[in-house]
Amino acid sequence: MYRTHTCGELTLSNKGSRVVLSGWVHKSRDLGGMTFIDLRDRYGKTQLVFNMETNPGLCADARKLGREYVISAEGFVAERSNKNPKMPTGDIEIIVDRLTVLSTSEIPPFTLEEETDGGDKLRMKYRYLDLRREPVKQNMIHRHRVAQEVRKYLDLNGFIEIETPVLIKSTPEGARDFVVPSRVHQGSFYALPQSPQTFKQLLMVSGFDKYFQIVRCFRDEDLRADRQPEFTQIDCEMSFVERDDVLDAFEGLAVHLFKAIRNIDVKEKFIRMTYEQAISEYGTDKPDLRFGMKITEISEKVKGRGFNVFDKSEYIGGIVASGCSDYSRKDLDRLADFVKKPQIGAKGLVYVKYNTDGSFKSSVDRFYGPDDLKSLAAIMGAEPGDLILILAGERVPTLKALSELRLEMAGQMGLRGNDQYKALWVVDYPLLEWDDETQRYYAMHHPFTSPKAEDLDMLESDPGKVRANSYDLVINGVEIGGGSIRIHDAEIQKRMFRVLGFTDEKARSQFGFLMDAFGYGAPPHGGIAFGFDRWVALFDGSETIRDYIAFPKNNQGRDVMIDTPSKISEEQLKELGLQIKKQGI
RNA sequence: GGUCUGGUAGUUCAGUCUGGUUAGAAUGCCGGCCUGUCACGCCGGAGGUCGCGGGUUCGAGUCCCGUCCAGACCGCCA
Repeated sequence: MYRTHTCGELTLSNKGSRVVLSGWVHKSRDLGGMTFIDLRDRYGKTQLVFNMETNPGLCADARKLGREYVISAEGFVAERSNKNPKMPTGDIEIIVDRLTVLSTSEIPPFTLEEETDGGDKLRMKYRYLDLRREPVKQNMIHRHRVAQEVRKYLDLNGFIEIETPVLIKSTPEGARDFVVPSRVHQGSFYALPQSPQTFKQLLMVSGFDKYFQIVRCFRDEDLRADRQPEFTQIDCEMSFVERDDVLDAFEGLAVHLFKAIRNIDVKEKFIRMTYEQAISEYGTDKPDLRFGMKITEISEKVKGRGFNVFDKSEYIGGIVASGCSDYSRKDLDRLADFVKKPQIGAKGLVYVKYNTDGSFKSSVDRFYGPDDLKSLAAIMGAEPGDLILILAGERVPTLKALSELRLEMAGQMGLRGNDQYKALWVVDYPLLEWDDETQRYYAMHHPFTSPKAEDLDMLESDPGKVRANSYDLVINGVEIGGGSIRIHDAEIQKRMFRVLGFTDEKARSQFGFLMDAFGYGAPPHGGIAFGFDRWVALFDGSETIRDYIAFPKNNQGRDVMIDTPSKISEEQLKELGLQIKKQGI
């Protein structure tokens, strides 16, 4: 028998029992006369003790064990003379009388402690060792729990989990597809899904009125710290629903997870904010509402005073940093450098210090007197002791820069604590986005998103103005899910494709099956998809999704452990009917 | 496609700006001592193609060029 107990469960109540434990040698401490070994498995660590006096042969064997050897040890549970309060099993130890080496180990390339000495590169190459580390293991367990809670909630609410295919058809709209060559049908390709979008809509046509799936999705785009080429989505769709039915259902899911995972009772309903409001008040469609500091537009208040920067700008707006009037010249210079970084893109920063004594000091004192600044402060809601920060330029980039400045200031002011959560729905996104390069509109969400009924008549005449019946869930400034009410009318779907520049033939060849399906009785439907990896990280107070994926890809989309993507042999290529060009395909 | 940062013992890093003796530290590893450790302690030892290639120089870990790898970001991500 390999084990009677795990390494995490024995306590004083087991004192005197004969037990068998198996696991990895975490660490050994050889004191000469006696040797201690911490034996580790998934459940914890238990100390084994070997005494030179009472069992010299076995003690000598124990001294030879290396780190990460897999062993089985049999013996009696004993109360420790020196207890270790830091260990759950710290009251007991095993006096071993039989020891079996099940497997030896190379010396690990990094330490398997909570805080490892290994860098990312090495940890990823030996990910199976990294996963032995307590924090990484806990991340996997956490992910499992979130998945189970999602299933529990959705099942309880009548959702059915249905799997959809992974080998599907390439639709070169939006993100780039991974393509898979077919051997049987030479010259033809499958594609991996960016999401099961069309399938879940077909399931609605089939009458499964509440569907979900925790599903892998693929996008062949460049990576970021929080972006993987394959990622997991909680994908959902519902029939006979309007927008608020969907929001209520999935607000319920979020509330359930807050309670189940973090034991947080969410009492208030999530705020529902239009896209336009989010942009004008926070400069972004994913505002972090853990703090206020709203953006105020002051374009009309400050123009015409001879300050060229303002007079020439389309948009002038600012934020109020409470209690920051004591910022030094150096602090302000640093902020100015921050907004001038290429990623932020502002030309400069105007500041107004509203000193605690009621006086003003600003970088535009030449143009605005104390009375001007006082009325400005009133408009912006600034009090004595506050610091007003103003940016000017074109409207959209300036709002975007103000959003970054707002986040930066909140960071400096310690307002972005990881222990609180503020969720909101952003609704009514624009349906379409104009792309200068290709001179056409693209769907902001996807081409199946329903326009708002009241905007439908502008679809051809003023497509840019049309709002979509869409929504995103944003928590702490992170977009963690989004969806829409879909088009379920074949005619409107046809109009949508036309606006997107699809010929009828192209729409037919790519999405004919969907339009056909809509011809056989499509219920009104809508749905949502959540970035599962992000949820998992978020509910653990982290933003690093890689830490919550067992075998993630690196920054370049590579898996350095199995070394892929990699070349394939000429025979394989030949079999697929693919030409060989230089080193690649 | 672009910008930036880094690559030096098994590992994490210092040294590079300002070129010059035998490239250091910690940790890990090996050996010795140690009967209550739990970051055990003490003593000793081994361990390096300074990512790779080229150049400048009397001399390159250090300066220059190229290249590979890793990380962060911009573009991109319906």
